[in-house]
Amino acid sequence: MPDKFLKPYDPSATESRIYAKWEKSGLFNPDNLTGDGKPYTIVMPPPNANGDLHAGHALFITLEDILIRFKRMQGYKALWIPGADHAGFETQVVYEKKLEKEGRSRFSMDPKQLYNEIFAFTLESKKHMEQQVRELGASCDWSREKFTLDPDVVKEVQKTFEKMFIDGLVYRGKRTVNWCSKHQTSLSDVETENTEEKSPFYYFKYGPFEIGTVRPETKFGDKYVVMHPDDPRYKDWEHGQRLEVEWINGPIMATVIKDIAVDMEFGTGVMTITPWHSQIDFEIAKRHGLDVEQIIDWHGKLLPIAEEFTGMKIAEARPKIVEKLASKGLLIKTDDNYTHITKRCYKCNTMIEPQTKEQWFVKMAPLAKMALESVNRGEVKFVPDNYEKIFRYWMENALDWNISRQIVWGIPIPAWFKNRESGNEEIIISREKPDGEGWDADTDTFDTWFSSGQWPLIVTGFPNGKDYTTYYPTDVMETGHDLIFKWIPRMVIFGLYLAKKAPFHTVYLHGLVNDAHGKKMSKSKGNVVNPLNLTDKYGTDALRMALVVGNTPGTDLSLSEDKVKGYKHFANKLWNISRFVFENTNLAQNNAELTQKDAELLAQVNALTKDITIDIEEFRIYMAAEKIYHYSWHEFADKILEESKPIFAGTDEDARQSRATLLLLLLTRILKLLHPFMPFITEEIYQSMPTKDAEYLMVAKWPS
RNA sequence: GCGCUCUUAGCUCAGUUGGUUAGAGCGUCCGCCUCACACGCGGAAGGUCGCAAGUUCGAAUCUUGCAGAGCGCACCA
Repeated sequence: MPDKFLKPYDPSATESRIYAKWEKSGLFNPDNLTGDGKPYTIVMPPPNANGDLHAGHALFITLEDILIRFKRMQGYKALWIPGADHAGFETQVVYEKKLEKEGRSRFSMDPKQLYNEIFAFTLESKKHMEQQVRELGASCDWSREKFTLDPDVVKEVQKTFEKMFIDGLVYRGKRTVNWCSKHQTSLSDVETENTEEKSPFYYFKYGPFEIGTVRPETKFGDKYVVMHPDDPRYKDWEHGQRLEVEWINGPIMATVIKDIAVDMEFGTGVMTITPWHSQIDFEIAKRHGLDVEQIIDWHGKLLPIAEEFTGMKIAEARPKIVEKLASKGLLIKTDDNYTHITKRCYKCNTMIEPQTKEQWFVKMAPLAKMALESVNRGEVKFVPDNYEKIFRYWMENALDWNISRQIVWGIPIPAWFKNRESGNEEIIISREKPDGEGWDADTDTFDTWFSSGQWPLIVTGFPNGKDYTTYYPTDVMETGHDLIFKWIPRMVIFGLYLAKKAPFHTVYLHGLVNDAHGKKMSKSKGNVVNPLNLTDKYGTDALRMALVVGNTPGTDLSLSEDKVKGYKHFANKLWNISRFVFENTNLAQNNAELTQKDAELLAQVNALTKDITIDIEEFRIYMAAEKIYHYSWHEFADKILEESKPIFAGTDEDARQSRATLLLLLLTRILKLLHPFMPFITEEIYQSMPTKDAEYLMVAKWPS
């Protein structure tokens, strides 16, 4: 028996050594796997290269590694492609916080300088992140790793944009966007958070009408009064009729507009509109060719149209405006029980100001339709399947997607402008500067999801790469359920649009990792668990088991330190099981004929093997893990090893030989079945087995 | 407002297509340093499976209603 079994199992002394061996063996790369198995591919959701991994990363790495190791042992050419995400806006926000601490600001920096600084920061973070992925045992093929700002990635993403422009799927439009006045950029709908808020709802006298609003500060430019064409209360008013009304800063000429967008049931059924700062108002203005005027500037302050209120922030101006209207006798009443939804920046919680801005948009309707049809044909399945419904809903209601961001950290949009201010603007889409004078490059960058949406294509080398023909479409996309809108639909869309094939056939969605009491981890609550601390303390194998057992797809997981500790105990149990087996089997020939009882025990584990195999194939990973755990401890250790003691102490030589043979068989079986879940300790024990069917357990044959 | 998910032992959760005395981990209590393991072993307590009705020979599991929790979506000013 190897001496190491005399001491308790020490994960910290084992894991990095084992990982280094695996990595050196080259077996993470399917090109080096023997046999002619079919390809099996998972694209790793590239972690952001801007900080430490969190528990969610640990979970997805564990789940994906389980699938990959399982398939690799089954003889597939298992490929798991790692990556690193520059994470555009997210990283820029992280870096801006760093700048703030240093008393600097990106707005006073040269964009090139800023870009270079963030680049250096990201490369440093990337190395750190990759090391942490290794610590979690990920058997991914590092030789194929991609970074979202690699030159070939940038090139492909820009080419896609060009193609979409030619195909009429990308357009430049002046439309309402979500504007964050802190970060000075537009955001997509998925980058905003809706919060319910209680705000006073004011009713004002507007000429002969009564209008309601929560935002009096936008009302300076309101010279259109809109009502439903079928509203009997206002049937005497004609569309286009003009009237003079007394308003905030004196009399203005108002025009009556009839539009079906008005809800007759809401308020008084009459509203004034602010097209520059509201999507719905903007649409109305477009339908009737109305003026669209900016009231609030890009920093959230009132423009000169507000006269005496010019330069004030909204929060400051609002009560003063109400006060003024009240003093003029125009305030009718205030409803203090009005709740409504406001949008906030998902990073800084700043109130989103809808602004009208020239931006690049992706026309979603035709693309969403393609994705929907693909799902209808059963080409993409969801685990758990209720997410298909959510996916459908999003697809059926997809709004055009704003893909331009006013930040430097990202892939540049390959567009050039000429005569921008003159009103005769010319635009050329090109990755190279166009010939002639006066062309200005677009300073905007792509929304990260525009590039990461193409990730499965890019990492397999679309359109001509060798891997593309072998490994695309990939097999499983495993990611968090919060990405069901952000990422999954975009990957499906780009896959179908560019390659005519959905990028994966199964989407496995895991839930959030919460704290021990099911509460969301957050820095402010101080309940954030750093997975790397847990691996240091209890071992990666223990953490992996804790993340997996009892964790059904799609639902959130409560992670307690006690749970991790429990599986550390299990690792130690395995260690001691092995010691017992090794101590008692030196007499074994390893091929003795099994007694009837022992043959039954072998049959029992064969049935279990089949069970576990099906569980993993059907994504019941939580159940497979629990079954092998239960078998190892409460069958093998508690019963089989216990009843082996008298056999080994006895004089029946056939029984002793049979039992020794059986124990080695069963231990090998346990190591194999458990390896995807607890790769390190199983490999370490396997290395001490008297007979092995492969150099590494990682590539040993999955039992069937 | 629309939608999704959840409600099972003190805590955190399983229970795969409805089928014998409802399970696990942790925790609690009692007894054990028994020559693999005290990171352990043996034993015990602990559940009207949110509530109500229905379908069925049979329901934690299916249907409906109600209550509670969580989450997502939404351009009613």
